[in-house]
Amino acid sequence: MPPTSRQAAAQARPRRCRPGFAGPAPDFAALAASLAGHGLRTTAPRRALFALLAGHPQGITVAEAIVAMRDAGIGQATVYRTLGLFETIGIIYCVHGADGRHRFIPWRPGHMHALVCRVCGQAVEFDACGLQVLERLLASETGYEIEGHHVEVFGRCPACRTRAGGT
Amino acid sequence: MPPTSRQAAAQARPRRCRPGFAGPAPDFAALAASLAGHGLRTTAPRRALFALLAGHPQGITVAEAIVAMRDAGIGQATVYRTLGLFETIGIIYCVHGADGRHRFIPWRPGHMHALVCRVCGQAVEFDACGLQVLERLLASETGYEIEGHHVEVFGRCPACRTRAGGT
DNA sequence: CTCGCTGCAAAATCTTTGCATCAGA
DNA sequence: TCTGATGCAAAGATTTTGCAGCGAG
Repeated sequence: MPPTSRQAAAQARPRRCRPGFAGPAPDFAALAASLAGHGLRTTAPRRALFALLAGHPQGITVAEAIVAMRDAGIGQATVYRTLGLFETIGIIYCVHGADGRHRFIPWRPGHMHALVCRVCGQAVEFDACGLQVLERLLASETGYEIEGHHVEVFGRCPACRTRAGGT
Repeated sequence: MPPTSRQAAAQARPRRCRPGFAGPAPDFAALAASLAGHGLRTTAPRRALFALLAGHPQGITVAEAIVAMRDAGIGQATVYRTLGLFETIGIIYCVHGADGRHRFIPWRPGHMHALVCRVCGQAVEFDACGLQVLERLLASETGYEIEGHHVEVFGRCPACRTRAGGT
């Protein structure tokens, strides 16, 4: 089976999780500022990828990005380069999803994380403040200077639980 | 492959996770039991990889495993197959490290996670019980059935902080 | 006007697969 | 013995790299 068909469907059909969540208004000014702050240029491919990411708070895979960007005439090399660059300057971060694939997820104000349904891909964001407490605790207990964390929580959303039953 | 249900079961209970997979001394009996429980055979390559993992609680990359196993006359295909198999039956889990590379980490009693120094790679384990609280909270707030999580916290260990100063 | 950025396609890596043979239960 | 498991090597994916032209600053 074509492995990305599920994600493709998910992104083709714009689903709303809850109010205030899927706000795909790409803040190009912020992008430009981030880039400029690192001495980098703001180009069309970078804006396009940024917009794509902004529209997918639950993250996208490299393959999805390549497909989407190809439709805009952007080469895969640029996708890889830009993704790596965004990660370097802190616009996105990389996790791997429940299926083991890398996903690039945009950082959002308030330090949110995504709770992803492994069946339909729908995502809900949550505040990770509990982890900040954990980080402080770890810092004091271990002497480490904590620089960051990756978190991913996955499960099944209410709709998929109802649909599939208690497997 | 029906994934993650094992992890869900493992973390449903607060502390105990996989009784028997303890400590740096490879518990081959536990390995054999896990394999047998899935109708799989206990072979020399599987024991060797298991021992390697047991000796690296902070996890190993595929490349490291391939190199180490090659010295034992074990082919790379077997390493990939065995790693995937171990993940399926819940002996190890996969995260990606601070450097973005996949790391395979052995499950250990108490559901520990690693706090990794991004400079020297030294790791300290910690109990993630705070996340279990978070998971319960998320479940009740969102209606999701939580199946598992990945967490990685990274920073600089005391030694590296001293060495490198306050960069 | 300058150099950083890009698309294209080849090159380098990383993973998976097919198959004959070996060995665990 | 009977299959599952393995090693080897080829096939298939994925990611990186080289380069000349384009365009942001």
